[in-house]
Amino acid sequence: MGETTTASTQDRGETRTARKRRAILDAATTLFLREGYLATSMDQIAAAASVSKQTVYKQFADKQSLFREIVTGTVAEVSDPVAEQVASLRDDTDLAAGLRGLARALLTQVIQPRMMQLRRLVIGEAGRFPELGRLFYDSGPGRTIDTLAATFESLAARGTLRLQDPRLAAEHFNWLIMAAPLNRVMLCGDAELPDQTDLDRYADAGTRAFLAAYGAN
Amino acid sequence: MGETTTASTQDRGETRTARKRRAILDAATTLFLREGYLATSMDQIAAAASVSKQTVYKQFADKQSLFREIVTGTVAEVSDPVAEQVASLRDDTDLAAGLRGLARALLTQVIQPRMMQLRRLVIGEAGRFPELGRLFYDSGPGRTIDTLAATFESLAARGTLRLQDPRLAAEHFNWLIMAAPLNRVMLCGDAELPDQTDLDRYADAGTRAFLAAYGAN
DNA sequence: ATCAAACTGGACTGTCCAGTACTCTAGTTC
DNA sequence: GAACTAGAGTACTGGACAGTCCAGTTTGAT
Repeated sequence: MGETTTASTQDRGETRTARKRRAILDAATTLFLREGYLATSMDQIAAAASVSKQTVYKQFADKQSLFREIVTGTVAEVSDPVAEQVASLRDDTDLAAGLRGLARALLTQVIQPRMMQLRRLVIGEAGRFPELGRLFYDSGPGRTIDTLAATFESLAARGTLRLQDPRLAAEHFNWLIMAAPLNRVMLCGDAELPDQTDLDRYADAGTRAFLAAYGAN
Repeated sequence: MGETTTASTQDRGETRTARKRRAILDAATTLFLREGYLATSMDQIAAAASVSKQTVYKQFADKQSLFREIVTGTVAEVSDPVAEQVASLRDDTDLAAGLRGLARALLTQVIQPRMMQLRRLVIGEAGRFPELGRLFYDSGPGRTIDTLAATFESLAARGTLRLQDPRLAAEHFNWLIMAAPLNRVMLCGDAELPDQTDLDRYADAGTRAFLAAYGAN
């Protein structure tokens, strides 16, 4: 009846191996994000995944591989949706409203506790895993800014924005919106996370300042 | 001859104990900043300071105390000079020139490799030492923004700036100037540090955008 | 029913580390 | 020169951890 898998105890279309692998990845993600790389042991991960240590080492060559896979996976998970949102700005008719909506969406995404923990983790391990820092930048802020810059350039050609350097304007927009809350939460912990009302205020104020500096009228 | 110390082998006005203490602090600072908290061992510190482990433990109760002392010390070392520079803006006659000079000075200070390493370290250990994250924020960005906000408020009263919320404007100024290079270097490593020309360009462009949004004319 | 692969549980190796204890040396004080 | 002190050097305790190995069990396909 199942194509490649039999209808075992609970068949969710995943082989046992794949299920175990997911359990390991989930447990390791939680632990690494919460405790950091060095402070998380492979024994803890195996225990949290309800799996033997041997199984962990069957799926992942060593601790570093597991860590890399988790970071790259979590980064990818968020990068595409965000980039799409940014790109959709191109089709908006009301620039101010579109920018404000984008600002709110971006800030809300980026400041999720999970994303903040990932950011702290990557920054803290930047010495040990420099390629992960680079990956995070390129798939996160870097990608957002690239996409924004392309959009701003065509908006400027249409006369909707007034700017010389689209990339610079994109950086200004991005950081006007999120730098303040981001840096605060990054250093002071997720307990300092502003509520949605305050986040929207930040997004709106950033958008307002950006339009005052770069708007056409 | 010496007041409390005798003229021993080399008396630089410091007792032997004080000299050893400095050596330990210097060595530990280098190691913690480069390797991180967990990856630095007390044996390494003792060896790098050319001191026995016993002496380390005579001066500092344990690893955590030593770490805290180093972070708080390094933070304090930079916080005051920066805050003074920010406060001196108040007396400038030419606002645009004053802001541009302040922007350049701030960015140059903050992006020093030593400061970036400290930032990465504090962020990475924010889970283990939350009070250090808070301290860094309050003595760093927080303090700068407070001082800026006070200055902006009086400038607005004089009509030199146009703004409702001085604190928000201060945050916008601060991050317009440094968020882009800061986040890039934080994630991509000190090798990505832009040269002084590019830093000045960032500072000038940030100032320009700020004045376009908040300037009186 | 059979068989191979996957998995468990636990033991084991070699290494590292925080923090302590103790001995021995050299400089300082009286 | 005797007494004292700071420190060097070194060894030790107790615990943790990455990664390996193995004996025995479960699972899933044929």
